[in-house]
Amino acid sequence: MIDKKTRKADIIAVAKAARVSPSTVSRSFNHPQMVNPATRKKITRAVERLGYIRNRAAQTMHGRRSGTIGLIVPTINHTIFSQVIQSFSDAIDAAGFTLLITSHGYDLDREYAMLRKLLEHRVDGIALIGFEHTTASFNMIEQQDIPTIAIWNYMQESTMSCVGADNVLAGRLAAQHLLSLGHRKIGLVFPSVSGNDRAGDRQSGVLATLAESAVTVPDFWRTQTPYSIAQAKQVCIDLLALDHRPTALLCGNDVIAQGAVFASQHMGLNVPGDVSVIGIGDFVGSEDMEPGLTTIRIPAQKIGKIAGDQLTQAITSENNQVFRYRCELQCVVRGTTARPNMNC
Amino acid sequence: MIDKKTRKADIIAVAKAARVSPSTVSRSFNHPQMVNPATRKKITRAVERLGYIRNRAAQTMHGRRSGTIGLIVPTINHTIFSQVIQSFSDAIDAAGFTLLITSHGYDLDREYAMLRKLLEHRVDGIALIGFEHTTASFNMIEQQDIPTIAIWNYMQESTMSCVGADNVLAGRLAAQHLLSLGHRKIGLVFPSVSGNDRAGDRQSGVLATLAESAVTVPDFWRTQTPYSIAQAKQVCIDLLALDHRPTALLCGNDVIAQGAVFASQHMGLNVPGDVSVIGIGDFVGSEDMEPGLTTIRIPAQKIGKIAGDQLTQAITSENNQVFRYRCELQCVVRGTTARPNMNC
DNA sequence: AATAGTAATGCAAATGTTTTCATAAGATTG
DNA sequence: CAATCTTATGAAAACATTTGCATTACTATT
Repeated sequence: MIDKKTRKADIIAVAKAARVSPSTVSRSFNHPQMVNPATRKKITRAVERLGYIRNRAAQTMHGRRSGTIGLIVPTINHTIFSQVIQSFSDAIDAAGFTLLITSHGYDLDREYAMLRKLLEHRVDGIALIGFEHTTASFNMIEQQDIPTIAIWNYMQESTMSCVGADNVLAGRLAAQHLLSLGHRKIGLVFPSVSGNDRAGDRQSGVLATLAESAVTVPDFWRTQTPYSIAQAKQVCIDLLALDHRPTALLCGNDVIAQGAVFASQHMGLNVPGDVSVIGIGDFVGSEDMEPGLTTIRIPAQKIGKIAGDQLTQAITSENNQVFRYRCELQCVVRGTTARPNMNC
Repeated sequence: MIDKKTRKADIIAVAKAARVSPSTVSRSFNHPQMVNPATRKKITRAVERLGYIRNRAAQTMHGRRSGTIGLIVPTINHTIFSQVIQSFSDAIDAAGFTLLITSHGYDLDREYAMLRKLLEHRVDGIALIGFEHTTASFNMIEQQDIPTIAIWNYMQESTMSCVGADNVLAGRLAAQHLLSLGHRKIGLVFPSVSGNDRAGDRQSGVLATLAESAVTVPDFWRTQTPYSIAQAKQVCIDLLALDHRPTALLCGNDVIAQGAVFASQHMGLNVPGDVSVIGIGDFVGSEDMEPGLTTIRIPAQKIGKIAGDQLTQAITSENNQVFRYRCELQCVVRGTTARPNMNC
């Protein structure tokens, strides 16, 4: 009997228990200053007694915001993104929103499906990774005109708000560092660039910079691996086992770079004595490994926070202007790079 | 004008455009077999033309499920959890649910707030990490009686469904391995156990096992660190710098263990020659580091999947029975442990 | 003391669906 | 060919809330 009562506790039940009208209960939640403190107290007590929990679905239906924000990432399970997700989540949480998260495993058609799903839930805003999406996705966002932000990449001409790094530049910086140390025999270890504009941009930055110094990278020094330490380690082992091996490995990100370092150590090669390794990202842990990883720092945490703050702000202020933020990049030189050993 | 039309596109607009009633439109979504294929086609076309997207909030309000599941974790930003989150997310996604995720940073009062927030969104199910929660949280779950599952720990007498490992046993296995190699001078590197029953259980398993072999751990060999490679590395450096240092380090999890390995390497100590290191968890990357980390494997991915499958199943079948799954643990011996060097 | 102004509350309409029940038109059977 | 059964559809109520408008009871002003 008590069960049945508590189970259903809706705003009307609360109103009855507090001997006021539902309107007043609603107001005491949404516009507390409009209701008499004494009445408010009665209501609060009734709420507690009945264990009432507001129903956001009903609010949403009435035209209010849902209080949710959708985030679509390629994968959650990665240092790369988990850091951004965390700070993004914290930022929107501070603004009173809740995170609806989905991942698509680098499949842009699944991304579209996820987008649709989030829209069905009437999220108040959407955050995506990068700029590479199906036209169906773009159209849908445009049509629903819902605040959207692209995380992780920066593009000056972007029509979508964005917070991120210039990945071409990141690639350039990494290449420059190796060139400045005197390396000319450079191996590339990158993920597949399809459905991943970050990787594509970085790679083209690298290639352009090397070309400007007349350095070319033969095909057998261009390898491909997913973002996995284990797999990266394996392809690097293969690469370093070649008769003629590069003096430096430029990696698509820090996860791959860690694999590269472990691969070298595994083969008894000294890093950076025999082979230099540089990553991109500066993930958690890169600083602390032995030797510390030289890398291009992309401030993931800052990106997540700015994106979250900006998106919630755009939602609550109904500001439709496109916002772009390019975060600074920095070459962090640690222990995995050095001048090439000229003997080899 | 067109804008206004598309903007609002609701089921009634679709019905008008397709010259049928809203009921029929609704049915063509929810019970397609009940509506004439020809009519269905008309509706589909209207939906496409208007860019209509169903409103889950309205469905939820009507008493349907919200199609969301809430997950509350201490932190997203960790190999530990990001793996579980990923597989949990995939599992519920496959069942048509969407993930609402929140984190509380190991603060159980915030956890309560998050729980409330999720309940306001009328999630169909809740997943939490571990069994240590405030009574307020427990009461709330009980009162709302919503399917709930505890992830990551197993407890035979649990009143809540659970999928996870017996952490006491994990601690025991780690201790046994070190003892079996002949270590008796063992240092402990654990996180704070407050609000973290996993860590507490592991530690008591370790201590009990050591005590059974008459091994005691002096206070200065018991150190505390958050789950962070950098911080773990630092406290291990301090620990290993003691005049009288342990021959083995037993770490609360793999993140800490990685820090311990890097600390040793940093100080020029050979692992496992001078110091053995064992972790708990077997996270992504543990296998691939150099040397490979000896650890107690907890199958995170499997736990996430089983938890997701079980929870969605409990929701859709309205099965209220408590479900418990204890996953197997395994001591994976790799390169960071060896017999102690008797010289020291 | 009468009028205007204000503060607190209630009433009822509106929000976008789903579902039960009713109805109409065909198909099937004796 | 009438009676029954199906199949496809529509009308209307229900879900839990918010909010514009109306109402009441005070307080302040002249």
